[in-house]
Amino acid sequence: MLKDTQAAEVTPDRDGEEVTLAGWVHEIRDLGGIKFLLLRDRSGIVQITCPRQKVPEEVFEKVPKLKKESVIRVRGTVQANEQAPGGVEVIPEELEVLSESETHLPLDPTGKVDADLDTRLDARVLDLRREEPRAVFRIRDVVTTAIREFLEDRGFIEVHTPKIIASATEGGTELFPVVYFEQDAYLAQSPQLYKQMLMAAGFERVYEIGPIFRAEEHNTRRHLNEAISVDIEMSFIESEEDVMRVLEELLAHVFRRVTEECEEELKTLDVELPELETPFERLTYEETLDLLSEHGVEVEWGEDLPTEAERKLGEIFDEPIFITEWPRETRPFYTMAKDDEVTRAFDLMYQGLELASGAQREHRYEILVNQIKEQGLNPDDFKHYLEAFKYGMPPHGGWGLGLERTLMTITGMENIREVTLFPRDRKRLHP
RNA sequence: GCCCCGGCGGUGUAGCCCGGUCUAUCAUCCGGGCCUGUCGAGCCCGGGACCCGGGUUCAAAUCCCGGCCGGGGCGCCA
Repeated sequence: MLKDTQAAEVTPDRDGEEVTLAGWVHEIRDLGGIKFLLLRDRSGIVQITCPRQKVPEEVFEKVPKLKKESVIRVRGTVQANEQAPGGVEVIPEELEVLSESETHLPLDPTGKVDADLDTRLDARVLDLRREEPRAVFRIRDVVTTAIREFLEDRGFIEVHTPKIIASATEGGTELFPVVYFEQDAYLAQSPQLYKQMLMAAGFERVYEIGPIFRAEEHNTRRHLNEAISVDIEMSFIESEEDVMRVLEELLAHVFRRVTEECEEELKTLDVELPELETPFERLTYEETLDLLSEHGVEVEWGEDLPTEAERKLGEIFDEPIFITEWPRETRPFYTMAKDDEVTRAFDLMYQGLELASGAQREHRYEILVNQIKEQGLNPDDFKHYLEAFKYGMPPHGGWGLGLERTLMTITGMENIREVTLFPRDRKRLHP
């Protein structure tokens, strides 16, 4: 390796040790006879101090000529010093430029001058060198790790379903067409039908953390055309309650893990995570409409909740809530009906955002075929899916949780693009 | 797709309402100089911009029209 020590590993107790560091030139402060160079790597920032008397002349001359954000490598000696930030600095013996940066950076990675989100996304690589975006993506990593940890513990196995699918769809959202040899194909809007097929395959508990693609021309701060969905599907449930419990416990676990492991990152973002208390409050769709009405928001029975209603719920409840018993007309064909009017479907709402939705699914072949017809779809288009229901399909259910939206609630980011490395929206396809 | 607001150096901005005095403000930045303890270093000198097209006018960063782009809201979104 080109280095043996990370910036954050340079601590006062290593006084006198020789270290080799490598990273980016964060800042240079040239005071004439003494020059300070801040070296940044993934772990943090360390000060390289160059007093004229103590460093080789060649190194001393090189420092003021360094460009900000160039990649350098420094060999030197650790020196505990109360005058230095963190009480420690490195006196260099050798300094090598591995890659020189151009001047006039598209934005300021030290964060002294703000940049608009659009400017930041255009120069995302430079933007990701900043502290806040790094905190966001370290949290994102802890979140997905915590999700895997939680689900694996409960016997779920991770699966990967196809992202290129044939023309037959669940209806609803628009799909992106792709060129697939001589056939019509689309990018998958959800792993729904495949994870159900895996229930028929006898896997009983599966999860997938993968991309979903939606060709809607939406233009909001909480929608992306490519997003990551955390999906589970689970067999032998008695009712949707069984999968709702997995969801609430999972979310509480994720919040706990982030609180434990991301103290620094949360501080950087200036957020404090609540401890989520389970079980979450449950309201039926009908109760929700009544409650909204009391708060001056009228929604007609059978309608999905408009944005205003979602936000109002976010104001009324501090904690996540489940909305259950959605009307049949608001839900897709594979949802199990509870009676003539409502289904066994639920949504998870938090901070005015729909984080997840799920349901017990219809596992009975005849009823399922009828529901496909009722929604104006053609059962022939679902031949391979329906096959799965003919040879023994357990009662089952599951949900899909939007990873980015979950991250918005954790990091406090108000634009979903902030929690996505390279977001894809109506206008943005680069970088 | 609709509504509101906006687009000025590399970045973030002041100026626009009420056209001229704008050879356009401030910070950061970039280049040069001074400085041996900076930590948003300081000081001195220099550099760099009015989104595009059309119109009104003696005169447009400023007013009008169109386009493109962006922000927010809404719609759309199993």
